[in-house]
Formats: sequence, structure tokens, C-alpha cells
Amino acid sequence: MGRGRVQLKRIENKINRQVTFSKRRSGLLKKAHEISVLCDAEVALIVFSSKGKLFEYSTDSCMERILERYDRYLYSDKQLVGRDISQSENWVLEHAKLKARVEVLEKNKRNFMGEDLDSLSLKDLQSLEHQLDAAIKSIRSRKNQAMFESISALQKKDKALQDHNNTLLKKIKEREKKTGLQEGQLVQCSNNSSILQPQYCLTSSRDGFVRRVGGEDGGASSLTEPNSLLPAWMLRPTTNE
Amino acid sequence: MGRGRVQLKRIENKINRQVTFSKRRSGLLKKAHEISVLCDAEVALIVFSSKGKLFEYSTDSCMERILERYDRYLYSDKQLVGRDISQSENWVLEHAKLKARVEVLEKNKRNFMGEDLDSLSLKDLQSLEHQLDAAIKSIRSRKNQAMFESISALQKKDKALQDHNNTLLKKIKEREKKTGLQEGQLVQCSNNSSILQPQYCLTSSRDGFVRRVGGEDGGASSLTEPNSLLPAWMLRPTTNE
DNA sequence: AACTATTTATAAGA
DNA sequence: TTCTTATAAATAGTT
Repeated sequence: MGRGRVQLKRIENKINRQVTFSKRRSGLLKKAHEISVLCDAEVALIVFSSKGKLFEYSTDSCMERILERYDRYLYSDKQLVGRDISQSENWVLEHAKLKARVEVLEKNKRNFMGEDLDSLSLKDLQSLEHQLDAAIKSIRSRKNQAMFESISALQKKDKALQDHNNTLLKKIKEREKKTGLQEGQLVQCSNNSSILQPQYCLTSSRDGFVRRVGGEDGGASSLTEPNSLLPAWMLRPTTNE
Repeated sequence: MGRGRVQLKRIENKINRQVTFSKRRSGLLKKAHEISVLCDAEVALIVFSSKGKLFEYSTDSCMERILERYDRYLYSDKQLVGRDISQSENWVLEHAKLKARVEVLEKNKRNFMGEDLDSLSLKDLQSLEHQLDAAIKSIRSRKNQAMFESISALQKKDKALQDHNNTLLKKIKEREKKTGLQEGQLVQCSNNSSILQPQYCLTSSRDGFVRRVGGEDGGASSLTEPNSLLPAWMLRPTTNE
């Protein structure tokens, strides 16, 4: 894939090697992600550049979990027996339970995201559908509430700002009379200041919200991410520590 | 790279997913090896198929060394305990992580069920709503497919039963003629036997299904559980595999 | 970092 | 699974 065929041997030219590394690295990470998503596989990829810099990819950004699974896969039942069997065994049990729970939850999550449905019976599907229908209702309701709260808050702020502006305007007028300036200039000035008020912004967003809440949510896609990855709220707590 | 463009989403068709996995896996391993050789990088790649099978590549076939280097890189001077040393301290850490993960997943689940929404921002809500919308679409589609499969199977069975009945009927008629019984009795008998055929039941359920699939699923609630507890499919511990 | 001519990877079909 | 083939993607060399 390129203008010339490439020998499978170390690229001697340093610059060239660095550039190729950069290109191929992104390609490799991309492909790792793709197979992970397309084929529902769990992938962990670790790359150290020749300079020792680390690059990594892991499904669901959960490298530790995958490496652990790897270790478990290899050393399955072997070397778990090593220490104070009395306590450690208890722990192993606890651990296993937790892991089982994680797996169940992950399966649930996939189902909730409309994935991995082949394993569900018709009845399960029906149940899941109703569950989600109900959930969506709750969510829309909560969203609605949140939006109205937000609107109220903004309106309140708007009002306060406007009041403040009026107060300031009065003060200026008073001062004006004392100093004897012309009125025309002042009025103009106060009009310009209205740009600082959030009023117009508020009105337009309120319209947008109300329209979206009432209908079947037809045109809201512009507000969301491309969605090729999980939305931010799903990743947030897990991704980092 | 193929005859069609590919969407970055889970391939729903099982066979297709399996084939793609196989192809892309080899491609990925190859590329991992290539960058490793060409650019003098150290690569570790671990892939678990959706069925849990392990595939791996590591530069110089030295996975443990690379994973160790990875751990060293992350925990640099901190609390590096080492991977195989795996003492109880490490376990405590792992355990805590697992617990955290469970918590996150449970929070996700509650959100997916329309609960515990107060902690979400407007943007989160929007994102969640879209996620669920998409999920419901998938689920309805899958349900539809499952229903049609079920219907086909039943119809096939229906046909077979009917054929069998006809055969039996003919035999009886023949025997009748030989023994010289009246015909009326026999016809009546064969009519009664049609109760055993699933035909009517089938037809009506097919109508019901089609109606439900096309529309917004208005009257299907009678099929689901009371729903005050979790539906069965959520509780079942790792049903498959 | 961009641009292409090529090589590769791979989706679909057999 | 494996082979083939048309096409999409990746990327080597160049600017």
C-alpha cells in the first residue's frame, strides 16, 4: 500500500522509520478498534516506539481488565494456589463472583444498547423493548424538566441583568442631567448595551427546546456526538483513574 | 476495503461477524508484526473473540516481558508490584477496580432503565435518549426477525400435519369402502380432527405480529411481566456460551 | 501535513 | 473454510 513494495525488515533511515511508525501506528490502532467494534471482540494493543514511548488501545479503555483476562486465560486454574489458601480462597471466590456480576452487567448493557440480541428469546426481546420504552419516557420527562429548569434560571438571570441595566441607566441619566449632556446620546448608548443581555439567546433556545420536547425528537441529532464511539457519559467514570 | 463500505458498528449477522473477525484478525496480527519489524517497535496484541477465544501477538513472542514493561511504564516509580508476583496488595487493588467497575455498570444500567437521571446533564440525557432510541430500533428489528422465523417454522409444521391428516383420511376412506361403512360418519370425523391443526392459531398470531411490528407497539403490554421487579432476562446469570 | 500512485486488506460472492 | 474478485483503505514516496 504505497508507491513501492516494502521489505519486511527494519527501516534503516531514521526519519523514514519514524514517519512510517507514526502512520502505521494510527492505522494499527484504528484497525484494532474496528475489529473490536465490528466483531464484538476484546482487544488490547500495546506499542512501544523504538524510543520507548508508549501507545495503547484497549476495548472500552479497560486495559487492566483485558490483561487480567489474559492472565486468567493462561494461568487459569494453575497458579491461583500459592498463598494462604484459607483467606486467599475466600478472596478468589469473591473475586469470581464480582467478575461474574461484571459480565452479566456488561451483557445487560449491550442488550440495552441494542447489541448482542441473538441470544435473547422472543419473550426477552419483548420485555427488553418495554423496558426501554419506559426508560425513554422517563428520560424525556426528566430532560423536559431539566430544560425548563434551565430556562427558568436563565430567565431569572435575564431579569436580574435587565434590572441592573435599568438601575445603571437611571444613574447615568441622573449624572447626565447634572453634567448637562444631551439626552440623545445616552439613549443610543443604553440601546447598545442590550447586546449584553442574554434575552435574545434565551428566547431562541427556548423555542428549540419546546419544539424538540413536544415531538418525536426529529431534528436533535445535531446536538449529539457522531456516536461511532460510546457517548461521553458512558465512558466518563471508567476511562480514567 | 472490500466490495462495500462498512459501518463502524457491530456486525449483526453472526456468520458474517465470525468471518470478518477471522479475516481482520489475521490482518491485524500481520500489521502488528510489520510495524514491529519495520519500525523497531515492541508490540503486544491480545484479542479475545466474542466467543472468548484468545489470539495474541507479541514482538519476539515475549508477551510477559512487554506486559511487564507496560506495567512499569504506568506505575513507573509508584507501587510497582509486578505482574506475576501478584501479591495480596495487587489483589486488593484489582478488587477495588472491579468494584468500581460494577458500580459504574450499575449506574449505567439504572440510567438505561430510566432511573437515577438526576445526576445527568442535559447533554447526557440527550445522548442517552438517542442511544435508547437506536437500541429500540435494533430490538424491534430483531424481534421482527425472530417472529417471522417462528411463524415460518410453525407454518411448515402445519403443512406437514395437514398432509399427514390427508394421508390418514385417505387410508380410512379406503378401509371404509372395504368394510362398507357409511360415508357421512367419516367426513364428520375428519372435520373434527382439524382442531388439532395449528392453522387458525397461526394465522391470527401472524396478523397480530405484523400489526405490532409496523406500528408503535401499542397493545403488547399484556405479554410482559408486571415489571415491578427486573425481567427474567436481566437476572439470569450469563445465560449463554 | 498534504497529496497520489500503488499496494494491501477485505466484503461479498462462490 | 478457502478462493476469487471488485473495491475500499492504507500507506510509501513525494511535495
